[in-house]
Amino acid sequence: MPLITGHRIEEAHFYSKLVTRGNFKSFAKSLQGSAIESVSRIGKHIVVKLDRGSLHLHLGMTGKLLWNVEPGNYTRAIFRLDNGTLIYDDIRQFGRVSYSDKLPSAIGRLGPDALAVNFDSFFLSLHKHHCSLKSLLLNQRFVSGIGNIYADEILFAAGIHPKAKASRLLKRRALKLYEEMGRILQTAIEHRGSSISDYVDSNGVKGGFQLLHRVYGKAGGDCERCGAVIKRIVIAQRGTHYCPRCQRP
DNA sequence: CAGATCACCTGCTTGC
DNA sequence: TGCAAGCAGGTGATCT
Repeated sequence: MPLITGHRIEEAHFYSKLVTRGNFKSFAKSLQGSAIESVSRIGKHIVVKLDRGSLHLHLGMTGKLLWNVEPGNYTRAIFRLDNGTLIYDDIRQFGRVSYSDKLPSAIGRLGPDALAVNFDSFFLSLHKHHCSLKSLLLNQRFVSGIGNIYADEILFAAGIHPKAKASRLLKRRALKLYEEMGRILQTAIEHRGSSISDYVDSNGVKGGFQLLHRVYGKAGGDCERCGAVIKRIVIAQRGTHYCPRCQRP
């Protein structure tokens, strides 16, 4: 979002206690008149560095950042800048928007970014965990940035069963997992993500990666690789989709 | 302590 | 037709 870098927040408005989780009147006051120095991403977190403090956003499930649109029923925050208006919409309010002079503790606990971690530390960390690979991929302290859809797609691409134990993964298989993790995430970014319900980017454009899903949401259908019927189970309270033939335990 | 489970939300789908 | 129950998932709190 380099669009907003170098610009000034003229005023901010917040409308949801759930999303801000704090005193949004003081947030709005602090943000007023501050200049945007940079925008960066850490895992699934967005950090907007200001000349004083920083703005932290997490889109949760249904959060959307929109540029120059009219506020709607689900608008939870509005930032009027000197070059346009940034709107934060969030139907389910699982997202978070806050202002602080230091980074939220959640960011400090994050593991290395899934697109930046090197294989050696990935492999080392893998062997410290005894849980299933599916739940480990979702664990932001292990690597950050992977959600439920991508965990399923990565495991399918790597041909690894979601219940496989992380600590027992052989190096060769771990390397495959590592490579597919990077490849799937990179491809998803190039397609601007997965629009499952109504997700759009800041220009209102839908993502296209959902067209490339090979197991997520495909339960009951045929595996494109081997023809077996895709299964759906629950791991870590999350719907988990996999091919029982391509992804052997 | 690590891993598992629950709660928080709301729109959509399913089933009677 | 209508309405209740179930489902979806990221994260933090709580439980085992």
